[in-house]
Amino acid sequence: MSSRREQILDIAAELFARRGFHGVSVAELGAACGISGPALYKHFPSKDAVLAEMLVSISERLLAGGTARAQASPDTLSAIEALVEWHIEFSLAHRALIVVQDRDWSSLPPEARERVRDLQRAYVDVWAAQLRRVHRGLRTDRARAMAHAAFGLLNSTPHSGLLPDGQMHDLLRSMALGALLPPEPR
Amino acid sequence: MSSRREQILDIAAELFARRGFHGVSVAELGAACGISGPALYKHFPSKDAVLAEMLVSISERLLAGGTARAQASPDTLSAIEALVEWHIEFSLAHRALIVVQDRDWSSLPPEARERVRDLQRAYVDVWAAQLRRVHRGLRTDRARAMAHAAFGLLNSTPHSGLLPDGQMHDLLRSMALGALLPPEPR
DNA sequence: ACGGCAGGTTAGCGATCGTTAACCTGTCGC
DNA sequence: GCGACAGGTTAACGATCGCTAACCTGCCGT
Repeated sequence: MSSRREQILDIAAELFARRGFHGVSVAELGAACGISGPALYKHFPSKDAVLAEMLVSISERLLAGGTARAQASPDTLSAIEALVEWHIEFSLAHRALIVVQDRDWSSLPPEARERVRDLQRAYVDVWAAQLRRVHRGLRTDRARAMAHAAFGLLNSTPHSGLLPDGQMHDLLRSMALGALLPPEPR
Repeated sequence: MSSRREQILDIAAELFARRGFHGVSVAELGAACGISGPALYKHFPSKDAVLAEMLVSISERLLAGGTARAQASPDTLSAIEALVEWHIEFSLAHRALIVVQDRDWSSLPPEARERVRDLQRAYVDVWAAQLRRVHRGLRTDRARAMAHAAFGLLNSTPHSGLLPDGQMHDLLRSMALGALLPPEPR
């Protein structure tokens, strides 16, 4: 059915990632989709709404996937490994979305901005809960900061296309686990 | 002497970090400095030039500091520790600049963009050279990707003001070293 | 056969952008 | 004392922005 919507979202993600939300005009976005300018308003109520749908959707998928992988894991150690694995898969498959998410979050309309913030916070807390079980005495704030730092590491992918995906995947996994796990059990 | 220039650069860094280069008008920037609008053109030839001076300057300082710390270190291991230390100090002291650097790099005029890219590349190579000496058989591409990932981790600071600086500093150091160093010598 | 609607088009509006022009004012060297 | 200049001001210009209006066209259910 309406594949135009998805085409617009995909192409918008690439353009926003390359030049920023404010750096891409609706005319450019339309042209890149083969249509031109105001035709976008047949599919989205505004330019903001394109960004909103893009970022809310990615945040929901990240949270849902993370929650599922963590719950399906038999123990804490493998839960962390599964979270790392999930995040790497996701960020390698959706580089543009990852870039837009933390660059143009502040350009969202207030309602969507709040929703994305809440979803991201929930995702952080999925990680933080597992980290607190593997590091004894770790406080919640510190666990959240660890999760944030891990995301920074894992999201470095899009900025450096230096390695083929498979090698990048392995490198990120070993670095992330080195950063997140205590020295002993490795 | 001309402290207006520096005031403008400082305030512009904060505003650009919060809303993006294209999201801040010269009128807003001027107003935030206590002057208004076109008065900025008495200090900079264009809005682009403000961004350019900001990013070239930060890139030069990062490279100079990194080079100095690495050269002053007696061995490879302490060179890496010194680089981590330097980068944490810098990113904690200049959070706004760190955000602007990798968000608005693409908004630079071509000449400045090239210069910043070259400086960043040189900084990456300072790290990569040390990493190749501590990991036997590490290829240059992989070493660069490791450095990039480490920057992502260390630059996560500005996004999460969860911890006081001192605690954040310690956390980032131990995570970065866990990610960068082989498991044995720790 | 035909009415409606999904999905395009171009023209154009009002706002805002970066930038320039013209003008004012205090300070300071001579 | 006074001319020059550094560092402000407001007004205004042209470009571009997001978005609306008005119109066109092909398909599809009845």
